[in-house]
Amino acid sequence: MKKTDMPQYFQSILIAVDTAIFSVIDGALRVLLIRIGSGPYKGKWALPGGLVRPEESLDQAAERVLSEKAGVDDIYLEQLYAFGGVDRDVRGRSVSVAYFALVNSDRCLPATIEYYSDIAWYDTAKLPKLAFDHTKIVSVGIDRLRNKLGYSNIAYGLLPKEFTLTELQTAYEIILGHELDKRNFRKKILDIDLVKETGKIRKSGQSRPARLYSFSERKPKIVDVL
Amino acid sequence: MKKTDMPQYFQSILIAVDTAIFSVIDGALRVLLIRIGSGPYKGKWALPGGLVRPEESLDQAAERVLSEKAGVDDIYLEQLYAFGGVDRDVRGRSVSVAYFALVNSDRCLPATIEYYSDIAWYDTAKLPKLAFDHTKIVSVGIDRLRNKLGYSNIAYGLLPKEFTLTELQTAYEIILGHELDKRNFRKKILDIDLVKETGKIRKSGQSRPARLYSFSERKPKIVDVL
DNA sequence: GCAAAAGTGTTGAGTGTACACCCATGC
DNA sequence: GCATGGGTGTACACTCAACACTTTTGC
Repeated sequence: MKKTDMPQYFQSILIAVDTAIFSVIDGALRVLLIRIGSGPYKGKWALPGGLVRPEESLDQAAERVLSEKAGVDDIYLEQLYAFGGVDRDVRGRSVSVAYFALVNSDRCLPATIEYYSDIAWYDTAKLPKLAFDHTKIVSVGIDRLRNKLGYSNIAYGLLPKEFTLTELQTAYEIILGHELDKRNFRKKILDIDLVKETGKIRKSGQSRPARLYSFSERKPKIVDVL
Repeated sequence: MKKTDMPQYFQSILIAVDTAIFSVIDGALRVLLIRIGSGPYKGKWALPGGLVRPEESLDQAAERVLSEKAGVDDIYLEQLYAFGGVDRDVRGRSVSVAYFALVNSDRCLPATIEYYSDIAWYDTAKLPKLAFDHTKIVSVGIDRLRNKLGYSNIAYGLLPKEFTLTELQTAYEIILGHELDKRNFRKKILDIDLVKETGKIRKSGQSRPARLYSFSERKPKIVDVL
């Protein structure tokens, strides 16, 4: 811990942040991937990431990467885990502090508007081989997301301002990978005041219009949801 | 993420591991602290820690620190969180990957045998001011421990091979900070096969001897305990 | 026989789970 | 009037929480 004990040139370990950005799009849980343009991993898909700069904290670095490489700001972000295996990068020793982030499906992301060809929302169930240990990071991220759905209001990061209860339930089902009982789901969600009615309704095709809800709080909170 | 994009001399960030080692001793949840011998933090108490070496993984670094600075091997160890605030160390930029570890109260630790005067088991309820952001690390560690007691068999890290159910319950109570109902506790613990009878009994003073139990599994496992 | 800690069951409240039909709308 | 998705209630099983007395031992 003491810099004087072991000068820094004895420790050439790079520190990076990598962010697994999740969203529910087209009926699937997807993660944002970028194709690497050069170096030994050229052509491989990877999570958006970058080196931490000396003047920024880990959290700030993650936010910057999110903004610069994925074009999103002000979204749900939390630290996942620090990955520091010796062999995680063939180019040399590095430690990656992984973050996981959530975006609404209605945000206009580069990948969504297909502006860049080397960035894409991949279905987490059909991932290609990823560079580094990014497959592991995605897997840890999914585990965290599934867990946290059950005991927090984290889902607010995935849904637009207003949504129907069916949309909320569908998001849960897609992430958890199994169906939920409609009546029990609605009972519980309303019971714990996770959401509140907006008073608005949305008409959609030839069926009964649905009431629109919004989250009562858009800040991380521990709640027993399921 | 690409080393060529930003050469390492642009990033002089040191990476350390710091371990919060917990144990239940003399009726209190305690954490192992070491007094710093030199530098700007001289005289302050801190968690055992050290720089990560280029040839070792984060987990290996944590194990080495545990062994070198605290004299313990082969104990429960898991990563807690990566702390990377810009101001966490006045000497310069660093990132600390914090670990948390558990030891049985019956292990012969340096601090226990009072071999070193600058190492001690502090009651977590009466901590002195710690160096760096170590107070935060201890606090995150305690939260994790309390949480995990409820849904895992993590307690095996805190108890000796054989123990009475009262000892187990007392450990839970000390960590959680509140009392538990004896009958309900025993019912639940036995119900989920967290422990098994050894067949032995232990006599202690002028009271009824207690049956000795051991954990059915001494590997991390998810179980609904409380 | 008494002090000290070990050990043991039952009940009521509340929560989770399973399950099927009517409602409002557009065409 | 029919197709489409929205919306609602009840009964049973199970889990959780509260609670007090008997047993075994050493002195």
